[in-house]
Amino acid sequence: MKQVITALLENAIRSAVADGLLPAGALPPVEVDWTKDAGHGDYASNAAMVLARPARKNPRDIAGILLERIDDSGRILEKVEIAGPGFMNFFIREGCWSPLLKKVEDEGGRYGSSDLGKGRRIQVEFVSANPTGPLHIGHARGAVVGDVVANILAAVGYDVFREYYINDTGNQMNNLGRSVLLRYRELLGRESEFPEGCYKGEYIRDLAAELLKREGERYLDMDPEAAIPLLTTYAGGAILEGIKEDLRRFGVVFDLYFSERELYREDGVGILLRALEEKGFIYREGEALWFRTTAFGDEKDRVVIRQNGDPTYFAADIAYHRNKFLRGFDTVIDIWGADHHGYIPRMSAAVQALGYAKEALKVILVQLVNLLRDGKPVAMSTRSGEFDTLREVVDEVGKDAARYNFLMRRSDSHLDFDLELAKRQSSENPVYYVQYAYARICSILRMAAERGYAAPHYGEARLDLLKSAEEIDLIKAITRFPEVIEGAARTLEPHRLTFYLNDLAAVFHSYYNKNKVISDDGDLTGARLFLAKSVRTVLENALTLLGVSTPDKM
RNA sequence: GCGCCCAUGGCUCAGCUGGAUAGAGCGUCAGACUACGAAUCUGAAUGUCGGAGGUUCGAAUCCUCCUGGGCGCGCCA
Repeated sequence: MKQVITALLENAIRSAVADGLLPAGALPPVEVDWTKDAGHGDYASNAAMVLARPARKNPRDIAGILLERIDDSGRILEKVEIAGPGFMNFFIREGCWSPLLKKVEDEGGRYGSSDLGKGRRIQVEFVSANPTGPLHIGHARGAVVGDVVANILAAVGYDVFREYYINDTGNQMNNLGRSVLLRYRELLGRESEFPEGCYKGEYIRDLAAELLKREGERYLDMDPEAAIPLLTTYAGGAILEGIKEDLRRFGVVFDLYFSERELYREDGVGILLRALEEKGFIYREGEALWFRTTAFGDEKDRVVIRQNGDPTYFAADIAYHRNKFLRGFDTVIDIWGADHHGYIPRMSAAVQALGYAKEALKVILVQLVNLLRDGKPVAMSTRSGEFDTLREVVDEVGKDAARYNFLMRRSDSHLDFDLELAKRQSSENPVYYVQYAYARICSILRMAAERGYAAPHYGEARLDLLKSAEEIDLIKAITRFPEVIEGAARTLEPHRLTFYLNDLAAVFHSYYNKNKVISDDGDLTGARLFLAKSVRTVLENALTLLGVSTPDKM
């Protein structure tokens, strides 16, 4: 509908330009949006106001010119009003809404999707936590945001690839191996000091005990320098398997887990550095190699090879991003914890230095999560080993409530996650509000079937009977769905879907409380069943995008 | 010290990249089940959009400064 209005308006503008009433050449883009206030019609446009400056005319005069030139041959407009400083308010004829429901039936599970992405290849990299310990609640939010952004992009026609970067080399991994060794020795009666940086979680003890059971005491008297790499590989592998399993149970599945070790095996870092050097972005200062990121707006240059000859994490990460683009992705999206925001300029510089557009890399920052229980903070100290893991949270509150709660805020705003609230089956918990609407519709359709009514197909339903204000509102909400998905895709803001869902469910619940779907009037019942079924389709499609289940009973 | 993000009813947050009288939920108060599911609905109250300037037809939104919070500023990852 929005597109129809936009087309009418653009034709009117062309006509006015042709008649010399508006200047030719590039005009500012006009907007058509749905209104917040029914008194302003169904859609409103700011066209006259944005054209006022280039045309050097009064906005209300321009609105009048455009109004005369709107060719409503399809007879969809009840009226168009000029209001306020120069808004054009479009009132849609009552009977023009229900035909829009045909699309819902025709497209079914695909309703809301589009081909905006035109099959362009896009990669979403998310979670990417070091396999040094189980995922915690903070990773969970990033996991859901990444997963749902990927779903949304796929829905608008991108060819989406989900990837997890396993940062499985470096000091942190070394510390993991050392930690396991220390616990292992402890189990065999060798007390030892725990140096700074070592992991003290209970899971380390479990890994050590498992190792002892499987391989005996062979590491006890081995040279630690020889033993640690072996234990690192063992522990990292075991932890990664646990991470994969936790994510799977959370509904998050990756196309690829990409190992940093892989990069080094293929000399990815070496090749990268030579490539950058050829372009003149590498210089030596002291014993270290530096990358001139300031050439692209970073505040200082960055080291890529340290004095001791080891590449930095940054060097490997650039090589990884180069690898992504070489694999043919047009756009690469990284999802990071907000504490990494300072890293954006240098990564952006790296991408540009490699010859890719600045826009080819997009970073979504995800703020931290405050885990609460009944309003009181839950301690999450990694050092003491006391923290709520993703697994524990999902076991306690369930996948649906956890996922939905993570999407109720913009990604870059702090989120309080209250375990007791997430479990509560009440109006305080929006997941159930939406799922309840879905279950309720299923129940109505079951009840209708018992009484001998089947929901009709589009051609059979007397949709002209749907003309109450609530019914029109419901249809409008349904037709907004594709626009909401598009907006979420364009801005990479998955929370728009949860807000939309709450809205749609509210309109339906309100309608339900005022009107009986099933009555003695067969035609009216049929029309309302069709409407209810359309709502259900949208709820199902939207919840599926969020990775939240659609129970037909609750 | 420099940089980035945030500041919106009592609380938690939206606000569609500049639009009309700033919206939801929770909480509070008052109501609705002999009717398709009350995990629902209806109604009421609550705001100098942190402050001060500026940009223009028009600002919660953009610019500058100030106040107050979060984060970052390694040859760590």
